[in-house]
Amino acid sequence: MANNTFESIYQTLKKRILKGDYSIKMRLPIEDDLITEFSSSRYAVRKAIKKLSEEGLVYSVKGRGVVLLEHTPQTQQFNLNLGELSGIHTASPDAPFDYQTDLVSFEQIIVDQALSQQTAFEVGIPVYALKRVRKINGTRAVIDINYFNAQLIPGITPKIAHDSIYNYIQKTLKVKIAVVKRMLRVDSAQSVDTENLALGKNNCVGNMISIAFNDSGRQFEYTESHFIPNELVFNQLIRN
Amino acid sequence: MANNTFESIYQTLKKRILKGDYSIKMRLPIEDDLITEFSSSRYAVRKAIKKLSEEGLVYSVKGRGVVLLEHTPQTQQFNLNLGELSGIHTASPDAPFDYQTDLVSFEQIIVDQALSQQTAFEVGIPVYALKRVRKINGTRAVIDINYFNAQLIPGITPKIAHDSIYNYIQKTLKVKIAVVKRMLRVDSAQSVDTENLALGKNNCVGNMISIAFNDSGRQFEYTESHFIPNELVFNQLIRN
DNA sequence: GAGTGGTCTAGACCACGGT
DNA sequence: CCGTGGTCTAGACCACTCC
Repeated sequence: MANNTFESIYQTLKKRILKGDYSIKMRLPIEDDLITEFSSSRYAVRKAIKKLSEEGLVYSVKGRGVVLLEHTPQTQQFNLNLGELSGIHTASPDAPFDYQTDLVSFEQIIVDQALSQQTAFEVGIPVYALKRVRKINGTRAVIDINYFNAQLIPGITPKIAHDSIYNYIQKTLKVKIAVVKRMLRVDSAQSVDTENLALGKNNCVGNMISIAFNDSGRQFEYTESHFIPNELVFNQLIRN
Repeated sequence: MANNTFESIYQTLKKRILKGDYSIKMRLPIEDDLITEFSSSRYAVRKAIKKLSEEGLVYSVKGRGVVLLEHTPQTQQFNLNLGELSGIHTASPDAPFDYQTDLVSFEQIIVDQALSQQTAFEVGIPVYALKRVRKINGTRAVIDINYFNAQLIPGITPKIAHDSIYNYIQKTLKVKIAVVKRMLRVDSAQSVDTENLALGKNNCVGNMISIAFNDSGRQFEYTESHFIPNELVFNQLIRN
């Protein structure tokens, strides 16, 4: 993991910050001191600080220095887990949760005008359309409504859909998932939700809409994940 | 705006991408060509490309080049509005929406154990606690439940709360809002929600929890924004 | 005015993708 | 193998903060 200079500086600094080594001054050492300490270039030091800043641990002020952001046990849960593609957590992040998939429907269809409007796929191309219910610790918590471009992601079968499509995409097809764009909404529950999810008295769902791109820039997926209230959390970070 | 070299390169490239100049090859020119064209250094060109990539327009592949991500009118709404601190949009982003604030409650209190657990403020410090309902086009769409550290943000009055606290913080107190960390959840509606929001038949709310930091790294705010379903959208971008 | 991070240049070598 | 982006160095000047 620490093959790169900047990565190893980043990790050293992060450990120290979390251990509290810099919390008296609420500052990182200045760049020149870090350059000396790590016997490296300004480029590497600055790249390490950039990464800490992207994670929400520090904030750089021109002319003053690199400031530590206050962090307490409560605010830890606001910090981003980078490198995690899903970006979705359970409300109790420590509990490693049990996970089970039910395939509700599976078909191959051609994109018509309405579906094109919804999914941004071109009219006329073939897509796999599937619905899967995710049980978390036995509770029907999420329904995934997927559309995969069948030209870019060929050969999906019910068995693959039941196991892991993302495994199939990456390991078998060797397709690189480069970028995922998302929108989050809260929607009133539709029949597909009330029929498949353990909503209890709740009549709304969270709706995470994702479109995913391969490393040639082509959109290969449109997915809506409808999830029950009170269970899932998303993180965001805004810097000025 | 285009004082910096990299910023002006970024804006030129962005315009060209959106105009479709590069869409035949689905690639950006290679770094060396951009260096020549803009008579600048590799640093500036790479920083411009980095910004395009952070915005979700392109994706760099080592050994291959910089790939354009497909974009259609539908996928435009997934692209990030950088530089917008609020990050919250109406479902129809173009319509400049009408906005009205009702101050529901206003008090100054001391943080106790329970509130500290919730807000991450230290026990014993004074905070302003307020609730405000936001009417969007006449609909009671959002209730903001704010706690401001009264030592860092002193002198809030009901009038300020009714007008704009963020104006007061930035313009009057000259406090720099450096970083905002957020969590998004869907919660079952509580009494504070049913009493103050136009929920209609819905019995859930979206809950955006924000903590904000000044440029000394101190947390000055904890806010929960509860909003009605079907009206608001959040964007996210994940890169590999 | 001294200290500090932000921008920029010129150059080198490495790692990966495709031929 | 060649072309490409990723990492890294050494150095310069600028813009901002704080005393």
